[in-house]
Amino acid sequence: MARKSFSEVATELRQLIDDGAFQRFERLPPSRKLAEDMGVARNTLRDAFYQLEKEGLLKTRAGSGTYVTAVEQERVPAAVEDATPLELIDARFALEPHICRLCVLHGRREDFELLEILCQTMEGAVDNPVAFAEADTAFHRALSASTRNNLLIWLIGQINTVRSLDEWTRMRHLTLDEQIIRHYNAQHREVLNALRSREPERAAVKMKEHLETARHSLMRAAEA
Amino acid sequence: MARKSFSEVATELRQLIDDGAFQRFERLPPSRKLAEDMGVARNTLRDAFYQLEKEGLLKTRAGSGTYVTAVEQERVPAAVEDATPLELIDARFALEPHICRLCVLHGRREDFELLEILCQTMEGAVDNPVAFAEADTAFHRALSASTRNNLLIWLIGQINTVRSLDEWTRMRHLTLDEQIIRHYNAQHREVLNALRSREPERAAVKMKEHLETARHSLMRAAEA
DNA sequence: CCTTTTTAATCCAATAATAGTCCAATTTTA
DNA sequence: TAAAATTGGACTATTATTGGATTAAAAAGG
Repeated sequence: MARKSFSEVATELRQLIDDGAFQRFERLPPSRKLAEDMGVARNTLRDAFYQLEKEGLLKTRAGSGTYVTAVEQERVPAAVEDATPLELIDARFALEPHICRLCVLHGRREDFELLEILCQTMEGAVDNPVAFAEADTAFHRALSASTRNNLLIWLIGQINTVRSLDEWTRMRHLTLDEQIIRHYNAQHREVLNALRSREPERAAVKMKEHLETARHSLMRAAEA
Repeated sequence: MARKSFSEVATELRQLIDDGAFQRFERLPPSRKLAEDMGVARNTLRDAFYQLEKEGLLKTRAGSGTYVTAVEQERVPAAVEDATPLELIDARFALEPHICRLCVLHGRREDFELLEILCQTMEGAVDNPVAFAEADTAFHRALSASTRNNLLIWLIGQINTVRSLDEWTRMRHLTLDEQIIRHYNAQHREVLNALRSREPERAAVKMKEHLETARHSLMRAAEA
């Protein structure tokens, strides 16, 4: 095997297409020129073409040229890292109400004790937005942990790694005046009460109300 | 024993492969270069190769190179990989009803056309469990795509990579008789109808009913 | 000192990439 | 419409690289 293997060339081309150097439906340079540009024999380039054609990225037409037919799926991290605050809150809208239901089913005494402590911490931080936000995050994390569903816990954890979360919490801090914090605290308390009295649907509804409030204050912050 | 024994070299290589320095199906550097890099004679490296080949980690092809054939690589934490089918369906219970609501909000004409095609495909596959399961997966995937929420799309994608999914689909195939498929088809149709008439809550309810049915047939299969 | 293992230096066989040529399909030009 | 130019496709012989194998020397260990 000499200088550059056809699979290396294929990887290189995949990268170029992924980076947008060649757009969809665009015709690539003639194989002779492209082979020269890539410092590789035309045969090798053809093997790489054949590989990418199998993968459905390219389509070559004799006499005409080789065309890009598809663009690789975006990398996994990018989709998540670049999630907007609105996408993020929609995801929480999907997950957290049902997490409340599961908490009623699987939550243990120590879970409710932890949630109670966090609730009290938040109630004692009406004039300290930073401390409140910290306890708030812990509250929602403890909620997911109480389901004993490792998959859900992991999903919530992934959501919390989203880069835009920084932006989101920053925005939240802007909106976190004493009035809003008292409002949130009342909602957290309602959720916890519903969980304690083992009413899954009421807990879910209260969580939805809470998230709706959060969404509104977020959008108000976005406008400003 | 001289400087570095072949078994030490083998251990070193095993570690490199485990750490992902060499990916699966990747070709290792030429034995001459690799031997030099590891500060060892080519003979010794070859003995290490032979050892790892016996273990099934490597495959050498004369004239071509030495390739990684297997790798114990855990992309996600074990807790997630080992998620049980029940945890999995609970996660879907959390996500999919809300995805229905978002589909009503953000779904486009082409989304509903795709869902319609997939519905018809499933309806034409009442006597073909394999084809049905394939279209079923595509249906739920298309549903998540219609939300235009990249974070949710990614979360659903992650759920679909869970290893236990194999076990789950295998179980499903066991339960997929013609009667169940007809039942699922009716439920899919109800969901699609609710989505089309822009009724988010009804769509969510119908999806919950569908997942409840799936959970029941799954648990019945688990008992057997 | 003797055995074992690693090293070192070759040569060989297998495989892959290269270079060159001609052909067929398509597009462009006259 | 027909000719010319351009493009990818196919094939061959050549060259370079890679692993395989053998041998003898050096090093390590008992």
